[in-house]
Amino acid sequence: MTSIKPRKAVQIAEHLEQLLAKGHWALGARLPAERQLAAQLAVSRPSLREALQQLISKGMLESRVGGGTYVLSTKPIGFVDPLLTLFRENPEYRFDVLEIRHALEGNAAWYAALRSTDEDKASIQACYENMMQLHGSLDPMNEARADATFHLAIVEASHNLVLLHVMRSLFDLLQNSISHNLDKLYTQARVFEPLSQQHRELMDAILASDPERARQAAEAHLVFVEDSLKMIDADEARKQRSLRHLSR
Amino acid sequence: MTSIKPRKAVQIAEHLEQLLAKGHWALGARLPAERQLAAQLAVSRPSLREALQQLISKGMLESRVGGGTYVLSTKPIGFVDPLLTLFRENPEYRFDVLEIRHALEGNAAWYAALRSTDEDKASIQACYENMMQLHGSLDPMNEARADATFHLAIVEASHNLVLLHVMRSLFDLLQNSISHNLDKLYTQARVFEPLSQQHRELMDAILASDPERARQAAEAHLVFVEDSLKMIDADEARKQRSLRHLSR
DNA sequence: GACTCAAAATTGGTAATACCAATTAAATAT
DNA sequence: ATATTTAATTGGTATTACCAATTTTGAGTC
Repeated sequence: MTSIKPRKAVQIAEHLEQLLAKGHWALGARLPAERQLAAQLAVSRPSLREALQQLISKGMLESRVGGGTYVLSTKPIGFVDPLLTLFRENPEYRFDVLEIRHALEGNAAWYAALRSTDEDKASIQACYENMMQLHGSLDPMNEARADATFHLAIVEASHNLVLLHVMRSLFDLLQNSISHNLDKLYTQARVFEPLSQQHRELMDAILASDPERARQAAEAHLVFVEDSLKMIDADEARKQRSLRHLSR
Repeated sequence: MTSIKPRKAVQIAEHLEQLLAKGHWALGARLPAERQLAAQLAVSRPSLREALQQLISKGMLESRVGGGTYVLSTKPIGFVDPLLTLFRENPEYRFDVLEIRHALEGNAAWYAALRSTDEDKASIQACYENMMQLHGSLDPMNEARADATFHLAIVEASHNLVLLHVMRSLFDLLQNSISHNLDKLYTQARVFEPLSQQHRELMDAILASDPERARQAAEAHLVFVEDSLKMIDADEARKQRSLRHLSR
């Protein structure tokens, strides 16, 4: 099969994606106006618009009529289609995502314990240390991101690329959920201590190359996270009801 | 939040998707030329082109310069991004997909046994009967599709929409793999008999609302499928080596 | 009637230009 | 200093033209 030159719009999209990945424009920044950017890249405005639409559909950019084009993410979000937009915008699917995570992380932990290299193990340990260091930081979302990085390091150690892709997307999905209480997991002491112990046990099982122990540690961790989120949701709901009662 | 009217190109894409789903154009058919189709839909050619690009990126259409636009699929393929195209086009990822299926189907079977309604159970049984009826049909891919439908009926019975979405995509991925031996699973008698028994055991466990039994049946089934595919791959490899030896 | 080749037509891809509608910025009036 | 109005800027859509690849058609020859 001959090498087909990609279409202009695809080349422009790839170039813009590289600029975004390099941090040329910060998260939340407004891109130059289309007319200006087209001139800068020496392309036509329709071709640029087509490229921008690709990045918009990947969840990286957002355009507002009359207002400009803004950076939402500097890297593409894993799954992008209407149904996943629905999952992202409706917090009640968070438990569906957790259920599937439960299955996948047990599986990932098992394979990671079997297949991890010394480099993989070093990476998992580094991520764990980073996560401990970030505890108590100003922004609990830092800790949430470090948590995701730790779990993804384990998935990487499973050496299953399909699993990694799906898990990466689930983390994007989980983290982008509107109005979730995920950050509260990292700020309540009665939750943080057990979480740390679970993370340590999971890491130790992988370092010891013990698949069944790793699977059980992963599953116990997910049960705990699920139960904790339910408890936090219930607390939030009680607070809301109490506030509404007082305001009458 | 006010209801925002979608962009013209998005509306056109949705309309074209509906026409495709209704079978307005058959698989492999060439669409009317862009200029003609734009006139038919009373839209501008750039807007139509943008809509077509969306369907092309969903894997539904293919365009050839000077040649026309052709129908590849009448429904969108589950995940569509470059990495998943890689998985689709490289058969060695089939085992990665099977590993993840292993985890997810055990989980799905468990929840299906817990949550299935009478309708769900009737659907699972109907799919099982259909699958039995298709055995020995001219085209073993009919049987492969019926197998996927049976498994997806079970996932539907789990009432987890995220899981259903991911599994649907994995089946699309598995079925679209280039040069796989999946169809051979359905034509070798020594493979078909155990497969049927496993499907029956899985269905019976769900109908009995026994989650642990369902999980174990699903996992045993996937182990068997994995082992069988490896055996078939090995047979194929031996045949290839034998043919090459004879042709020297 | 069949085959070959060249020309014409048709196709998708790209671009320039114009205009519309929404938003933002700047200027004017109080 | 604030509010309102006007102008400018922005993204969205459309028309028209042209380029390059492919397909179709017509002419010439055997």
